[in-house]
Amino acid sequence: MAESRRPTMNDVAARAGVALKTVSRVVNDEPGVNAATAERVRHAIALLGYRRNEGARDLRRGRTASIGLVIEDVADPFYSGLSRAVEDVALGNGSLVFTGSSGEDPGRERELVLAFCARRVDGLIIVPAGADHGYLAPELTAGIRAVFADRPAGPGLDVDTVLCDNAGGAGAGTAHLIGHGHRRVAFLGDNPAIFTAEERLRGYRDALAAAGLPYDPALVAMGTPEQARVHADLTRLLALPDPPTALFTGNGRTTVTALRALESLGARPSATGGLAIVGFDDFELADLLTPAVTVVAQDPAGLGRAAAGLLFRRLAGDAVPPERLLLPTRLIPRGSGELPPG
Amino acid sequence: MAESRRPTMNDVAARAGVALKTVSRVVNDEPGVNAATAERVRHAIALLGYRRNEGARDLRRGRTASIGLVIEDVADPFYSGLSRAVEDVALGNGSLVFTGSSGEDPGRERELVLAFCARRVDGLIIVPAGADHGYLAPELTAGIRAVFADRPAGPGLDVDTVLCDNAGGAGAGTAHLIGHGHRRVAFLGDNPAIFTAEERLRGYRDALAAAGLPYDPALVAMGTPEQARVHADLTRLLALPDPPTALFTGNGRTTVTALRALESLGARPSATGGLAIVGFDDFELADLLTPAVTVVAQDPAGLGRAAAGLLFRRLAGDAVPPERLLLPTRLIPRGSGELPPG
DNA sequence: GTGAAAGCGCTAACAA
DNA sequence: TTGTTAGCGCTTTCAC
Repeated sequence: MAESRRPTMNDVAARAGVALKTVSRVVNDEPGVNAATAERVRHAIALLGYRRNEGARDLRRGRTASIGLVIEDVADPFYSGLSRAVEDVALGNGSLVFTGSSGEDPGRERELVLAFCARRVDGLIIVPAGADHGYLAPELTAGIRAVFADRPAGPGLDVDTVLCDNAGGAGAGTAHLIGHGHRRVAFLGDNPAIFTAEERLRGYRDALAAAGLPYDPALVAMGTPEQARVHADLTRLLALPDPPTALFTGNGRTTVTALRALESLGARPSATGGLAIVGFDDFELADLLTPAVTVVAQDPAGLGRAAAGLLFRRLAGDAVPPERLLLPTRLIPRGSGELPPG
Repeated sequence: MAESRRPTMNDVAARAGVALKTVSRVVNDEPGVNAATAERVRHAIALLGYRRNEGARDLRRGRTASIGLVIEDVADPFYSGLSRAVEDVALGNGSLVFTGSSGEDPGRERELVLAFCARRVDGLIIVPAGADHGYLAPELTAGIRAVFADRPAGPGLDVDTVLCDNAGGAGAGTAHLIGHGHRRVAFLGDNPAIFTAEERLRGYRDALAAAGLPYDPALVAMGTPEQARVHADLTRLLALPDPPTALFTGNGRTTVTALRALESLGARPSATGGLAIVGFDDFELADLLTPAVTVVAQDPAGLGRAAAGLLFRRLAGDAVPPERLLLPTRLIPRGSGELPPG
């Protein structure tokens, strides 16, 4: 692997016996180049294995044809679905995408976003981990476009935002359980510091209120979806003097963790009894479990497409005021949410 | 959002009343700057909201501190796990990562790789979709490092490679079924054009041979893991005069698709009978199905870490001959693979 | 300890 | 139709 310097436009120009600018014209398909000359240039390009240096081009033009995507974790199916959609839209717009996982750490979110800005991405799609995005303001002023997805930006930042109807979806799921006769519906949510967790809790409370049911804090448990914590919370819930007959879980990871915990507690929903369950977020194999798991499905790819669509509209020069899109959810009854109260 | 030009080092220099080069020294923590001067510069930087333009820096230095990752599909849990590991290693090495999904399309793989090269990434991690990588040779010569992951590079390319022990794993899974008394073990694999699919089929055949069992082509079905195709193949297999009592599935997607098809065929493995199953690749919820699904697990994150580790060793200047790592698989018995022949 | 000048590879603006 | 010149924002080299 002999390290030879990469050919530049200058090298191509010398080889073809033309001026630098002529090569540039050919490379960029600019009109006004004699066919024969262009052919000579193309021949030299092929001969030398020349490939335009996008970095140099970007520097001169002030645009990089790249965007940055900051999510919580690519390894999470929700975000990987979103990522793929963003990627596809970006590629369709001639843009490449830097991806970074914040791991729900505001510091790392900031670090990633600023690193992308330092690389002068044209735009950003951010699923924020933190609540304060003051650090972004100078970048926005400098012309970098940003779209927030799944969760809104912190105060003082007026940017395009695409959210799911978290409260509406959680409300629909809770109402579904109530509609099947449940009066004691527990809510197992994610860390309440997370916007979506808060919103879903709100939807749960709204549904209870709409049905004339009391809100019982003893039936609510919020926290990160770790096996141990979920196990402890469910143990407590089931030991209540007046235990829940149904459970609403606040996101995909929590649902799966809860099913695993219920399994070990011998309280997994079954055709013959156990807790009824509705989970926020659809997940692969939900349909193959016994009973199949009823969910309130979001559309991660739709979220990514919407966010990327908004971003590229901005980049194309659209100057309407910042938008806030709210994507609908969809309740998918599969069995676990239609079990009657024990 | 008033569009103001971004401040440059020159602006900072003017503001601080020093020369451009002094700002550069401060920004880069170079020694030999008077403390008071440095403070003045830092003050100006904060005041103007200056952030170094990495693109300009890269152009001058000839390194971009970024790498490109080309996988089949970020939305697939196997590749998203790999991605996350690559990301983490990259960030730990001060590098950002461009991610692109080829969708198993050699043309798109090439397009992505070359786009990354045009952006002058320092290195590439590629899960190849195509079999010919001649297009990469000039880039390697030009100094871009590449590591192939999960599948090897096409002929003529001598690069670092990290693979899973596909044949060994498939052999172990097949032998496991044979060990539980099965004599008619079907193999449901992915498109045979894919390296891993071929290798796993080889492992299956080796295990049969080692057990003194005949290889029966009627028991083998290879193709993309689409529901309709898998359904048709399984229908055919089950209708055989001497049908299989066990099934080995060649990857995660195929396993899930097969389970779904068997469900609709009324032949899903159960505690009371049905086909025994071992699947290549672990997947979430495999443990919660009834019966739980026995798998030959790969370690996607380990694959990503190994590939990225190799890449950054190269970028750090390591010049040993190209390596070929083979990562082990792990059989996880959960129930479906221990069912006796019907 | 500080700075002036050159140049990374390209495009924009303007000749010829 | 073609070429020349300047300069994007930075680092490198060398001078003071």
